[in-house]
Amino acid sequence: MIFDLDLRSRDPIYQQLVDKFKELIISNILKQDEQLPSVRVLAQQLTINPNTIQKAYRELESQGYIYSVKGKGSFVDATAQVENRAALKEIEGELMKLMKEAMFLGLDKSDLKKLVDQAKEESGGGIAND
Amino acid sequence: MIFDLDLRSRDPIYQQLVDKFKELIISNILKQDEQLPSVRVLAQQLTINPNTIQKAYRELESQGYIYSVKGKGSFVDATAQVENRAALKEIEGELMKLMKEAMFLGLDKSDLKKLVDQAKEESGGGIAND
DNA sequence: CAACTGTACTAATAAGACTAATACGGTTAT
DNA sequence: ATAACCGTATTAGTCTTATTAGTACAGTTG
Repeated sequence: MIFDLDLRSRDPIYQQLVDKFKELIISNILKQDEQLPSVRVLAQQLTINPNTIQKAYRELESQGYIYSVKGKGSFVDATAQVENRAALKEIEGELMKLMKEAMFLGLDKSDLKKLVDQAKEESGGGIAND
Repeated sequence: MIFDLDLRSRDPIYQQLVDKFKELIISNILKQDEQLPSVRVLAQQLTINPNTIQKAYRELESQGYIYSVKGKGSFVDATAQVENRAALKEIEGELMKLMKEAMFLGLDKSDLKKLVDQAKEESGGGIAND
Protein backbone atom coordinates (compact mmCIF):
# COMPACT_ATOMS: atom_id res chain seq x y z
CA MET A 1 0.00 0.00 0.00
CA ILE A 2 1.89 3.01 -1.25
CA PHE A 3 0.75 6.56 -0.64
CA ASP A 4 2.62 9.62 -1.73
CA LEU A 5 1.11 12.21 0.54
CA ASP A 6 1.96 15.85 0.15
CA LEU A 7 2.04 17.23 3.64
CA ARG A 8 2.52 20.74 2.32
CA SER A 9 -0.45 20.67 -0.01
CA ARG A 10 -3.42 22.96 0.55
CA ASP A 11 -5.50 19.82 0.27
CA PRO A 12 -5.93 18.32 3.74
CA ILE A 13 -4.26 14.98 4.35
CA TYR A 14 -7.54 13.24 5.03
CA GLN A 15 -8.85 14.50 1.68
CA GLN A 16 -5.80 13.16 -0.12
CA LEU A 17 -6.39 9.82 1.55
CA VAL A 18 -10.03 9.82 0.50
CA ASP A 19 -9.02 10.52 -3.09
CA LYS A 20 -6.35 7.83 -3.11
CA PHE A 21 -8.66 5.18 -1.75
CA LYS A 22 -11.40 6.19 -4.16
CA GLU A 23 -8.99 5.74 -7.04
CA LEU A 24 -7.90 2.35 -5.78
CA ILE A 25 -11.50 1.23 -5.36
CA ILE A 26 -12.73 2.65 -8.64
CA SER A 27 -9.90 1.08 -10.58
CA ASN A 28 -10.64 -2.19 -8.81
CA ILE A 29 -7.15 -2.46 -7.35
CA LEU A 30 -8.88 -2.77 -4.01
CA LYS A 31 -11.57 -5.36 -4.52
CA GLN A 32 -14.98 -5.89 -2.98
CA ASP A 33 -14.86 -6.73 0.74
CA GLU A 34 -11.08 -6.43 0.77
CA GLN A 35 -9.85 -5.14 4.10
CA LEU A 36 -8.23 -1.75 4.35
CA PRO A 37 -5.24 -1.24 6.63
CA SER A 38 -6.33 -0.53 10.17
CA VAL A 39 -6.49 3.01 11.41
CA ARG A 40 -3.52 2.56 13.69
CA VAL A 41 -1.33 0.59 11.31
CA LEU A 42 -1.79 3.03 8.46
CA ALA A 43 -1.20 5.96 10.78
CA GLN A 44 2.07 4.43 11.86
CA GLN A 45 3.13 3.67 8.29
CA LEU A 46 2.44 7.22 7.15
CA THR A 47 3.65 8.76 10.42
CA ILE A 48 0.49 10.77 10.80
CA ASN A 49 -2.17 10.83 13.48
CA PRO A 50 -4.71 7.99 13.71
CA ASN A 51 -7.47 10.60 13.95
CA THR A 52 -6.63 11.78 10.46
CA ILE A 53 -7.01 8.25 9.09
CA GLN A 54 -10.24 7.87 10.97
CA LYS A 55 -11.57 11.06 9.43
CA ALA A 56 -10.72 9.79 5.96
CA TYR A 57 -12.38 6.43 6.62
CA ARG A 58 -15.48 8.12 8.02
CA GLU A 59 -15.70 10.20 4.86
CA LEU A 60 -15.24 7.17 2.63
CA GLU A 61 -17.94 5.37 4.56
CA SER A 62 -20.40 8.24 4.29
CA GLN A 63 -19.80 8.28 0.55
CA GLY A 64 -20.47 4.58 0.34
CA TYR A 65 -17.02 3.44 -0.74
CA ILE A 66 -16.24 1.39 2.34
CA TYR A 67 -17.98 -0.03 5.36
CA SER A 68 -16.51 -0.34 8.81
CA VAL A 69 -17.24 -2.89 11.49
CA LYS A 70 -16.24 -2.33 15.07
CA GLY A 71 -13.69 -4.88 16.18
CA LYS A 72 -13.16 -6.24 12.66
CA GLY A 73 -11.99 -3.51 10.36
CA SER A 74 -12.86 -1.43 7.29
CA PHE A 75 -13.69 -3.03 3.98
CA VAL A 76 -14.30 -2.05 0.38
CA ASP A 77 -17.94 -1.58 -0.57
CA ALA A 78 -18.14 -1.34 -4.33
CA THR A 79 -21.78 -2.32 -4.50
CA ALA A 80 -24.86 -0.24 -4.95
CA GLN A 81 -22.94 2.77 -6.17
CA VAL A 82 -25.72 3.40 -8.62
CA GLU A 83 -28.01 4.45 -5.82
CA ASN A 84 -25.85 7.43 -5.03
CA ARG A 85 -27.90 9.92 -7.02
CA ALA A 86 -26.91 13.00 -5.07
CA ALA A 87 -23.21 12.37 -5.51
CA LEU A 88 -23.73 11.79 -9.20
CA LYS A 89 -25.51 15.10 -9.65
CA GLU A 90 -22.67 16.91 -7.93
CA ILE A 91 -20.10 15.24 -10.11
CA GLU A 92 -22.04 16.06 -13.24
CA GLY A 93 -22.04 19.71 -12.21
CA GLU A 94 -18.31 19.71 -11.66
CA LEU A 95 -17.77 17.95 -14.93
CA MET A 96 -19.79 20.57 -16.79
CA LYS A 97 -17.78 23.35 -15.22
CA LEU A 98 -14.45 21.76 -16.06
CA MET A 99 -15.50 20.87 -19.58
CA LYS A 100 -16.52 24.44 -20.28
CA GLU A 101 -13.25 25.70 -18.93
CA ALA A 102 -11.31 23.16 -20.97
CA MET A 103 -13.13 24.28 -24.12
CA PHE A 104 -12.42 27.88 -23.31
CA LEU A 105 -8.74 26.99 -23.04
CA GLY A 106 -8.68 25.43 -26.45
CA LEU A 107 -10.02 21.89 -26.30
CA ASP A 108 -12.90 20.95 -28.56
CA LYS A 109 -15.62 18.35 -28.37
CA SER A 110 -13.60 15.60 -30.00
CA ASP A 111 -10.73 16.17 -27.59
CA LEU A 112 -13.08 15.75 -24.67
CA LYS A 113 -14.70 12.68 -26.12
CA LYS A 114 -11.25 11.15 -26.47
CA LEU A 115 -10.78 11.78 -22.77
CA VAL A 116 -14.03 9.94 -22.12
CA ASP A 117 -12.78 6.91 -24.01
CA GLN A 118 -9.47 7.06 -22.21
CA ALA A 119 -11.16 7.27 -18.81
CA LYS A 120 -13.24 4.25 -19.73
CA GLU A 121 -10.19 2.26 -20.68
CA GLU A 122 -8.23 3.16 -17.57
CA SER A 123 -11.00 2.29 -15.17
CA GLY A 124 -13.94 -0.02 -15.49
CA GLY A 125 -13.35 -0.58 -19.17
CA GLY A 126 -10.63 -3.13 -18.73
CA ILE A 127 -11.61 -4.56 -15.39
CA ALA A 128 -15.28 -4.45 -14.57
CA ASN A 129 -16.15 -6.18 -17.80
CA ASP A 130 -13.97 -9.23 -17.58
CA MET B 1 -23.71 42.00 -11.33
CA ILE B 2 -25.28 39.40 -9.11
CA PHE B 3 -23.29 37.07 -6.93
CA ASP B 4 -24.75 34.50 -4.62
CA LEU B 5 -21.85 33.96 -2.28
CA ASP B 6 -22.01 31.29 0.36
CA LEU B 7 -20.17 32.72 3.32
CA ARG B 8 -20.45 29.44 5.17
CA SER B 9 -18.98 27.34 2.41
CA ARG B 10 -15.70 25.50 2.92
CA ASP B 11 -14.67 27.15 -0.33
CA PRO B 12 -13.04 30.51 0.43
CA ILE B 13 -14.91 33.59 -0.72
CA TYR B 14 -12.12 34.65 -3.04
CA GLN B 15 -12.26 31.23 -4.67
CA GLN B 16 -15.99 31.52 -5.20
CA LEU B 17 -15.44 34.90 -6.81
CA VAL B 18 -12.77 33.47 -9.10
CA ASP B 19 -15.15 30.72 -10.18
CA LYS B 20 -18.04 33.11 -10.78
CA PHE B 21 -15.97 35.46 -12.89
CA LYS B 22 -14.50 32.58 -14.84
CA GLU B 23 -17.98 31.37 -15.66
CA LEU B 24 -19.07 34.83 -16.75
CA ILE B 25 -15.99 35.21 -18.95
CA ILE B 26 -16.15 31.71 -20.40
CA SER B 27 -19.81 32.06 -21.26
CA ASN B 28 -19.04 35.42 -22.83
CA ILE B 29 -21.44 37.29 -20.57
CA LEU B 30 -18.48 39.47 -19.69
CA LYS B 31 -16.93 40.42 -23.00
CA GLN B 32 -13.39 41.17 -24.06
CA ASP B 33 -11.96 44.34 -22.48
CA GLU B 34 -15.14 44.90 -20.49
CA GLN B 35 -14.37 46.51 -17.17
CA LEU B 36 -14.95 44.62 -13.96
CA PRO B 37 -16.36 46.38 -10.92
CA SER B 38 -13.65 48.09 -8.93
CA VAL B 39 -12.21 46.40 -5.91
CA ARG B 40 -13.80 48.85 -3.51
CA VAL B 41 -17.21 49.04 -5.18
CA LEU B 42 -17.62 45.30 -5.38
CA ALA B 43 -16.46 44.92 -1.81
CA GLN B 44 -19.11 47.37 -0.70
CA GLN B 45 -21.83 45.67 -2.76
CA LEU B 46 -21.02 42.28 -1.33
CA THR B 47 -20.25 43.64 2.13
CA ILE B 48 -16.94 41.88 2.25
CA ASN B 49 -13.41 43.17 2.58
CA PRO B 50 -11.67 44.80 -0.41
CA ASN B 51 -8.64 42.60 0.24
CA THR B 52 -10.74 39.54 -0.56
CA ILE B 53 -11.76 41.01 -3.91
CA GLN B 54 -8.19 41.94 -4.61
CA LYS B 55 -7.07 38.40 -3.92
CA ALA B 56 -9.68 37.09 -6.35
CA TYR B 57 -8.64 39.57 -9.05
CA ARG B 58 -4.99 38.73 -8.54
CA GLU B 59 -5.80 35.07 -9.02
CA LEU B 60 -7.85 35.77 -12.14
CA GLU B 61 -5.02 37.84 -13.53
CA SER B 62 -2.44 35.16 -12.85
CA GLN B 63 -4.66 32.68 -14.66
CA GLY B 64 -4.96 35.01 -17.63
CA TYR B 65 -8.66 35.75 -17.40
CA ILE B 66 -8.35 39.46 -16.69
CA TYR B 67 -5.73 42.17 -16.78
CA SER B 68 -5.46 45.04 -14.33
CA VAL B 69 -4.12 48.51 -14.87
CA LYS B 70 -3.22 50.74 -11.98
CA GLY B 71 -5.42 53.78 -11.86
CA LYS B 72 -7.77 52.49 -14.55
CA GLY B 73 -9.31 49.21 -13.49
CA SER B 74 -9.53 45.48 -14.20
CA PHE B 75 -10.68 44.18 -17.57
CA VAL B 76 -11.62 40.92 -19.23
CA ASP B 77 -8.83 39.21 -21.13
CA ALA B 78 -10.33 36.42 -23.19
CA THR B 79 -7.44 36.27 -25.63
CA ALA B 80 -4.56 33.87 -25.84
CA GLN B 81 -6.16 31.33 -23.59
CA VAL B 82 -4.76 28.66 -25.83
CA GLU B 83 -1.26 29.36 -24.59
CA ASN B 84 -2.14 28.23 -21.10
CA ARG B 85 -0.78 24.73 -21.50
CA ALA B 86 -0.09 24.08 -17.84
CA ALA B 87 -3.62 24.95 -16.78
CA LEU B 88 -5.00 22.72 -19.52
CA LYS B 89 -2.98 19.74 -18.34
CA GLU B 90 -4.26 20.21 -14.82
CA ILE B 91 -7.83 20.40 -15.99
CA GLU B 92 -7.44 17.29 -18.09
CA GLY B 93 -6.22 15.44 -15.02
CA GLU B 94 -9.18 16.58 -12.98
CA LEU B 95 -11.53 15.66 -15.78
CA MET B 96 -10.12 12.15 -15.96
CA LYS B 97 -10.54 11.69 -12.25
CA LEU B 98 -14.13 12.90 -12.27
CA MET B 99 -15.05 10.90 -15.36
CA LYS B 100 -13.76 7.72 -13.77
CA GLU B 101 -15.72 8.44 -10.64
CA ALA B 102 -18.85 9.20 -12.64
CA MET B 103 -18.53 5.91 -14.48
CA PHE B 104 -18.05 4.08 -11.21
CA LEU B 105 -21.28 5.66 -10.00
CA GLY B 106 -23.21 4.43 -12.98
CA LEU B 107 -22.69 6.71 -15.95
CA ASP B 108 -21.43 5.23 -19.19
CA LYS B 109 -19.51 6.63 -22.12
CA SER B 110 -22.55 7.86 -23.97
CA ASP B 111 -23.81 9.69 -20.91
CA LEU B 112 -20.52 11.51 -20.61
CA LYS B 113 -20.43 12.35 -24.29
CA LYS B 114 -23.85 13.88 -23.95
CA LEU B 115 -22.43 16.06 -21.20
CA VAL B 116 -19.70 17.14 -23.58
CA ASP B 117 -22.26 18.22 -26.15
CA GLN B 118 -24.25 20.01 -23.49
CA ALA B 119 -21.20 21.85 -22.24
CA LYS B 120 -20.44 22.93 -25.77
CA GLU B 121 -23.93 24.29 -26.25
CA GLU B 122 -24.01 26.19 -22.99
CA SER B 123 -20.69 27.92 -23.54
CA GLY B 124 -18.76 28.61 -26.68
CA GLY B 125 -21.15 26.66 -28.83
CA GLY B 126 -23.76 29.33 -29.15
CA ILE B 127 -21.61 32.38 -28.71
CA ALA B 128 -18.05 32.06 -29.87
CA ASN B 129 -19.13 30.83 -33.27
CA ASP B 130 -21.49 33.58 -34.28
C1' DC C 1 -6.54 69.18 -6.87
C1' DA C 2 -10.27 65.76 -6.18
C1' DA C 3 -11.96 61.37 -6.90
C1' DC C 4 -11.43 57.49 -8.73
C1' DT C 5 -8.53 53.18 -9.94
C1' DG C 6 -5.08 49.04 -8.46
C1' DT C 7 -1.50 47.57 -5.16
C1' DA C 8 1.02 46.65 -0.81
C1' DC C 9 1.65 46.01 3.94
C1' DT C 10 0.83 44.94 8.81
C1' DA C 11 -1.97 43.33 12.58
C1' DA C 12 -5.96 40.96 14.62
C1' DT C 13 -9.58 37.57 14.45
C1' DA C 14 -11.97 33.17 13.25
C1' DA C 15 -12.19 28.69 11.46
C1' DG C 16 -10.44 24.40 10.45
C1' DA C 17 -6.81 20.77 9.92
C1' DC C 18 -3.88 18.19 12.50
C1' DT C 19 -1.75 16.32 16.62
C1' DA C 20 -1.90 14.23 21.12
C1' DA C 21 -3.63 11.57 24.74
C1' DT C 22 -7.05 8.82 26.50
C1' DA C 23 -10.98 5.94 26.78
C1' DC C 24 -14.71 2.78 25.44
C1' DG C 25 -16.71 -1.22 23.01
C1' DG C 26 -16.58 -5.24 19.83
C1' DT C 27 -13.88 -9.29 17.70
C1' DT C 28 -10.66 -13.01 17.52
C1' DA C 29 -7.30 -16.44 18.81
C1' DT C 30 -4.82 -18.59 22.31
C1' DA D 1 -10.95 -15.06 29.98
C1' DT D 2 -7.37 -12.49 28.55
C1' DA D 3 -4.30 -10.46 25.39
C1' DA D 4 -4.10 -8.26 21.01
C1' DC D 5 -6.17 -6.63 17.66
C1' DC D 6 -10.11 -3.73 15.45
C1' DG D 7 -13.32 0.95 15.03
C1' DT D 8 -15.11 4.90 17.55
C1' DA D 9 -15.43 9.02 20.54
C1' DT D 10 -13.92 12.99 23.15
C1' DT D 11 -11.15 16.73 24.71
C1' DA D 12 -7.49 19.96 24.33
C1' DG D 13 -3.62 22.37 22.09
C1' DT D 14 -1.08 23.87 17.99
C1' DC D 15 -0.66 25.62 13.43
C1' DT D 16 -2.19 27.36 9.15
C1' DT D 17 -5.10 30.08 6.45
C1' DA D 18 -9.07 32.91 5.13
C1' DT D 19 -10.89 37.10 6.27
C1' DT D 20 -11.22 41.56 8.24
C1' DA D 21 -9.44 46.12 9.33
C1' DG D 22 -6.77 50.07 8.71
C1' DT D 23 -3.49 52.56 6.36
C1' DA D 24 -0.60 53.94 2.77
C1' DC D 25 1.34 54.47 -1.92
C1' DA D 26 1.02 54.97 -7.05
C1' DG D 27 -1.30 55.83 -11.48
C1' DT D 28 -5.50 57.93 -14.13
C1' DT D 29 -9.02 61.17 -15.15
C1' DG D 30 -11.75 65.39 -15.19
